Amino acid sequence: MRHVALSTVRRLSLYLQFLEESERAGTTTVSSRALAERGGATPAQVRKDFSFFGSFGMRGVGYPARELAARLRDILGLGHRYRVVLIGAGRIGAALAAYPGFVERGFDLAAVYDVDPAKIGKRLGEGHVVVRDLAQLEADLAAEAAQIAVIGTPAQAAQGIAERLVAAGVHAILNFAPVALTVPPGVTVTNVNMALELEALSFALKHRRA
Amino acid sequence: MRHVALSTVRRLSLYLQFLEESERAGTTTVSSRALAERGGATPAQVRKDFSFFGSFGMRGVGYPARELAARLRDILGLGHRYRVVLIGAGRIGAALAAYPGFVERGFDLAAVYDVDPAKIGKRLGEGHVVVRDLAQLEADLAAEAAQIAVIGTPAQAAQGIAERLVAAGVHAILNFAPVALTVPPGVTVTNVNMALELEALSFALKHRRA
DNA sequence: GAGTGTGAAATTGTTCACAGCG
DNA sequence: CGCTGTGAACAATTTCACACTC
Repeated sequence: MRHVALSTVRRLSLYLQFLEESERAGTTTVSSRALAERGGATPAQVRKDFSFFGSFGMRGVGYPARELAARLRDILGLGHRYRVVLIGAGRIGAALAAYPGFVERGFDLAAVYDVDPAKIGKRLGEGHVVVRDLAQLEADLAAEAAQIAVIGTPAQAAQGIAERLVAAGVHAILNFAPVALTVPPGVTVTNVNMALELEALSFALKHRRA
Repeated sequence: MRHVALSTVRRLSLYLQFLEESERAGTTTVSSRALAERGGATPAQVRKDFSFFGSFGMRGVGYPARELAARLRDILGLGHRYRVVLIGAGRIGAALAAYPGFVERGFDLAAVYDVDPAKIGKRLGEGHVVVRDLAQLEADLAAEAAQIAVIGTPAQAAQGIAERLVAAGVHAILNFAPVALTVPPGVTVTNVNMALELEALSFALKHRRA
């Protein structure tokens, strides 16, 4: 398997979401055309995306929905559950903890941390996870590792938190703070930045033609 | 101004977030190197990004923080406030309505819609916006236009909602539903898909080397 | 015939390297 | 002298076109 672009991985995830719906609807075979429509791609791009990992279609027919979905789940590493820790028991954290798709797709919120004494010891949102003192982070991760961490703290705290997480053995970070985190090779950071998305829309509106 | 890549626009937004912090800290001049560090780019890329819009630096010195920020706000179309409508008074909607950065950056939540009679007439989250019947959407938009719509509905409803919004004159959609929406040219859609982000991290963990 | 699989071409985006200016 | 501005070189990604197989 040679190097695969991030954009390809993101499309695979969309194809999988579509396949799971198709399966529920009873569809057994899908074409690259149908997948493209849903994934915002072209048929050729769909086939190219799959070709990085092998060939699982039937010429003249299409792809077997069930097998393709299983193959994509395997490629995306969704074969098991992940332990996720959340840093920052604010709005983002509460929304995430309440998000059902999170646990549905194999991501279990193992612990939540904050520095605010008013929050520590309380439950997060309507969930059942109790907020812990951030000081416990290292000890907790040493006792029971987490594969993924979510940073939902203010921007100025984010880099420091990231460093502590990396030192404690976390290799994947979902970052909601509006900073580009600096991490060593082998650690992956994915950013979600709502202000940025809105500003991209604002730009599009301002420079719209047609 | 020739065509500008979306990736450039997104970086401009990050640079702006950094500049606003620098201004608060009293910094008057910033270099492409400092901006690059924060924006996850290289100094050359920062300069290139700006070059699409003109040249506002001082050779040998750097960029005047205050003026550059003003210029970026102008480029991004942040000179005025936007009226935003939200479709779907669920978790995503509540989180968004409560997000302070939203209103801080010029985006005013004008109305929220849902089809659930149990939600209509109630306030959204702890906010002061009352949930309206989705049937009112067209009449409301005709009376008072909105520039941006946020779709926070289940996937199967999203495409239909998008079509109604476009027909009602909305040109920018922030889509939280896990579907690639089909819209006519001139309409911009930005997708936020949490499951996809998590799956991209899962992929990175599975195929990690080093 | 219909739709996949894939090198090769075209396009898009990033990095380089250096001229130009304060 | 330092740092910006930018065409040119390079790299990555997407699209094309067609051979291939069911």
